Amino acid sequence: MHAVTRLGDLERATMQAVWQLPGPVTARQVAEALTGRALAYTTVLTVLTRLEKKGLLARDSAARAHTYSAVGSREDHVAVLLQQALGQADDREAALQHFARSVSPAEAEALRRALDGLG
Amino acid sequence: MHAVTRLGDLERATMQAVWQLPGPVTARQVAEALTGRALAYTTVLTVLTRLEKKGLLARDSAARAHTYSAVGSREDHVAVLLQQALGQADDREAALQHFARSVSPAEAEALRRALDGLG
DNA sequence: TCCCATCTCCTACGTACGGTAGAAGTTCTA
DNA sequence: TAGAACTTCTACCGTACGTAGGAGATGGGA
Repeated sequence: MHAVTRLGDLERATMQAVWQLPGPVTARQVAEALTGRALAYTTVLTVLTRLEKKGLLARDSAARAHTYSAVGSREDHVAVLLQQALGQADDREAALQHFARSVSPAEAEALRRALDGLG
Repeated sequence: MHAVTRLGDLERATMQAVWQLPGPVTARQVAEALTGRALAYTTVLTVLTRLEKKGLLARDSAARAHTYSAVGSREDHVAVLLQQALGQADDREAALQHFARSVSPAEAEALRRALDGLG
């Protein structure tokens, strides 16, 4: 049961690019978004494939240049990461209480609002 | 800036044993707590050393059998993991709001209480 | 005092993952 | 039809982790 969401640096950067760019993206677009890394085109291809295998991207092979889109939003992804981290706790509620004390005031406020809106 | 807190399965189990056992523990105690794994004694030694290198354990070499104690509580550790996960977010507050909607009612309640106690 | 049980240290091996990319095959298009 | 652009397959390297053995140190009992 390996964490599906364990990403490397390049994978993270790639997801970031996909999330940032509007609509489904081609490998070329991602490669261009990743300037500063000077990556071979095939490297980007490989990473995209791996991310697809991990379930983070969906591929559309209809066009000649396949397009990829994120399966979930970045916030969804982070929520999964957070749940995963929480899964390490023995006492989830105690861990959450510790955590609550570690966020910034603005974040605490955001949390409060979200909790109030829960119903 | 590699995540200091990325642990493997055995490392996690080891930390769990250290957190569970009372007071500083020797490698032998950890090995005994890890029955069911049938590990060589030196394997446990290696893992303890690695965990020390990662800053999760502190070693006391005074006695012949060195003793190890957790640097932080399990809740502290999870709080760090949570912060790390949150660090993946573009918009931390939005991510927290997503997250708030993904926890159980009891956990939401625990969070509310913790946030109420902040002020 | 001497030997054995027990400890630590160093080194190592196998596997998996992630970064990186080339070679070869395919397809559109000028 | 040739070249540009794409995909697929395969591979190499470094690092992390699980796992452990051999060698050397040391304390306690016979």
